Amino acid sequence: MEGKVAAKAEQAAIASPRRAPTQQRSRERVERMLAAASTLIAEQGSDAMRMGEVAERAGVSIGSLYQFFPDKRAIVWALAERYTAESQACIAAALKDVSDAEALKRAFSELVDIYYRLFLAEPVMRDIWSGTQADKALRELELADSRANAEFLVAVLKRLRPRADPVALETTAFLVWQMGETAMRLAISVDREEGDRLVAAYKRMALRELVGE
Amino acid sequence: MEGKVAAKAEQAAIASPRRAPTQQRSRERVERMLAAASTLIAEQGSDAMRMGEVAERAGVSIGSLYQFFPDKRAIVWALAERYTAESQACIAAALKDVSDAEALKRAFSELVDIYYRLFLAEPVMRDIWSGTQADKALRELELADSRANAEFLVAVLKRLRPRADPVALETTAFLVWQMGETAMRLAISVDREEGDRLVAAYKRMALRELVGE
DNA sequence: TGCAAATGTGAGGACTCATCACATTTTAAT
DNA sequence: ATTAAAATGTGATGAGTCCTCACATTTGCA
Repeated sequence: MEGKVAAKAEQAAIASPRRAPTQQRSRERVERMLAAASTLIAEQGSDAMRMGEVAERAGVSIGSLYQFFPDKRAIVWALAERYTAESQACIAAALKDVSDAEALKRAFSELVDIYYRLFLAEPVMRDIWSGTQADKALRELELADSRANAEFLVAVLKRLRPRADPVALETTAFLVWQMGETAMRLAISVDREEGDRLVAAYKRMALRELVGE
Repeated sequence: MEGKVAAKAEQAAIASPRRAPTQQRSRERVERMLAAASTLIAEQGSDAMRMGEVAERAGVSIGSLYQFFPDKRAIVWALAERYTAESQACIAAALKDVSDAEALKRAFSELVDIYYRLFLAEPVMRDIWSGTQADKALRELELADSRANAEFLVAVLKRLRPRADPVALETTAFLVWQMGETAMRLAISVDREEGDRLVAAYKRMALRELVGE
């Protein structure tokens, strides 16, 4: 990744649309652009994705692409943002009504399985979160996402262990969540059998940490 | 990163020198190239590092650079390889004579501290392991490194718990190690105070997992 | 000394991201 | 319906990058 400009200019923290599409026509075009980008990322990865190809597949000109996305990273960011929004809603729902250790075990275990399957099945998601470390805006998005998800977990923990130090709970939840992402990334980069073992081991470690022994 | 060629061609798994320097003269020049690259990465990160600038700072021509390194990634890889070799030796030494739980606690805790300080102090190391996910060769190097380090840990665990399932020990050690790298990366990307908390929490979790309750 | 192998050079090829002056379509007010 | 302003669309072109290659120089050695 990284053309000349992005490398020289200070990497913008947030890559927002250069101009929000207000007409129906342009909203549809933006959708087509994102769909094209998604396809290309799935096929070749976001590094190999070429802006010209995105435009061509979306049936628009290069100029139109840059009218709604300030640069290449912004397209990837927009896709990532959708994934996080969707998954956050899912996680919040799963943890909403958990109020005892048994329920937490079930809900957490279920969530890990869902995530694992998602990582295995979604090449776009995989690519985006793999490249996460190289791009500042993406890194911040992932961090914010992780903090938000950890917060859901903290809410549950506070119910289960009202006497515990809140700061310690935050730290634990944040760490457990980030380690989950590590375990997923790791699991999909080795063969399936070892991947399954790693995910299972993570689940055990995390639960031991969350519900105590 | 990623110029046209590297993106199109199948990413080579191993980025080996195009031609090994046999004369004293060229060996010194290669050292200067690596030193220049190291400086530039520390200053601006490996993405922003420009091949022309590396050549200029090393006092050689672009052509000479490409005589010993097949492409840009190979330079970063060479630096990464040095770091891993050095740290593996350090880790092996620290764990070599550990044969009881108390000693493991001490040695592991010490190792984590050393790594944490290293991450805080070495911008090059930080940059390289951050970009790790985007580059196949680097990802594989890190994976191999992690497996090797986990192996040292497994050797210790087998001494402490001779009856345990070897495969389970492998999985645990590998996961614990990878999570350590996650914790480090995370710790240096937040403020110092939270970073310290995260590292401490990781240490506690890891030890609980390694030496049992 | 002579000659092959190793080493050194940098202008230029190939390709990329992103811009901008200009054309077209939509919206909305008269 | 007319018309002006706003939104949208276009693609040749600029700027910048990685890397190659034909050719020059230096070194090791018989």
